[in-house]
Amino acid sequence: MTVKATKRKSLEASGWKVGSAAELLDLSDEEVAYIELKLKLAKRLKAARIRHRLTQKEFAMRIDSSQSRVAKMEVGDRSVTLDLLIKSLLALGVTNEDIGKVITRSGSGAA
Amino acid sequence: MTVKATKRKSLEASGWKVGSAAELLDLSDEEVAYIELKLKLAKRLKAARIRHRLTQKEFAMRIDSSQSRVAKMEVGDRSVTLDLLIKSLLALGVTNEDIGKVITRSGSGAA
DNA sequence: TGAATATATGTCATATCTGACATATAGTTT
DNA sequence: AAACTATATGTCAGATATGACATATATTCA
Repeated sequence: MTVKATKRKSLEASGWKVGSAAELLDLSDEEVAYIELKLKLAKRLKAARIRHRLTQKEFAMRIDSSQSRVAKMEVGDRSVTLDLLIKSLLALGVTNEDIGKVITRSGSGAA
Repeated sequence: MTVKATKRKSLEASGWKVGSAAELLDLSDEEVAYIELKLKLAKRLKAARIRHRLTQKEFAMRIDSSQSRVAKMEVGDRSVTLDLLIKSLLALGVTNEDIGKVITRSGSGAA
């Protein structure tokens, strides 16, 4: 499997509905980097929430949000900003140092 | 100088107009962490732009933005999101790995 | 299986951000 | 000091994100 095909698979699996391979190829390196960054944070958020043994609904209440938005955060939905993801991570006690490490570490964030 | 006073100074110096020490004290740890994170990215952005020998106006054109918004990014203005900062960093060739390192590194981002 | 619980997806009104513009405040050069 | 260039700040109409809700789709368990 090519690198690009691997990326495409991981992006699609995370809610970034890519209509075709051609569309993915139109993504600039910057766009890909941005999406990968978001997916890493999304994955970390889900892990942190689960470690705290909270449901999406419980966590949503804690940060004055909604279950649906938490679900969107955890799949890296287009409508979710890095701001919201990072504020949510901080709310779960993840430190800036941890966040930096998550971002630095290579890998798209998808399993 | 206390740690908190130092933080206050750096925040004020970066456009986070804190009316009083009391107001700063009302900031939660999360809020402080978020602001510090933003200031680190802001500082890195300015450094990256200067390394590329671009004026704010030139860089703004390059990313289809405006000089005033670039200025706001570089001082970590409240109206600027992490998304915009990070997309701008990526546009200057700063990698996700670099961004992670900037965030992980301790220090507020203010000189 | 089917009820119960958890997560995902679609939509929308409101809130917040964005680029643009005007203008203020450095900073530089002559 | 005036002219010039670069950066900062205030404002706003239009663009985008947000929480909320409905509802679909897992997942768990009796």
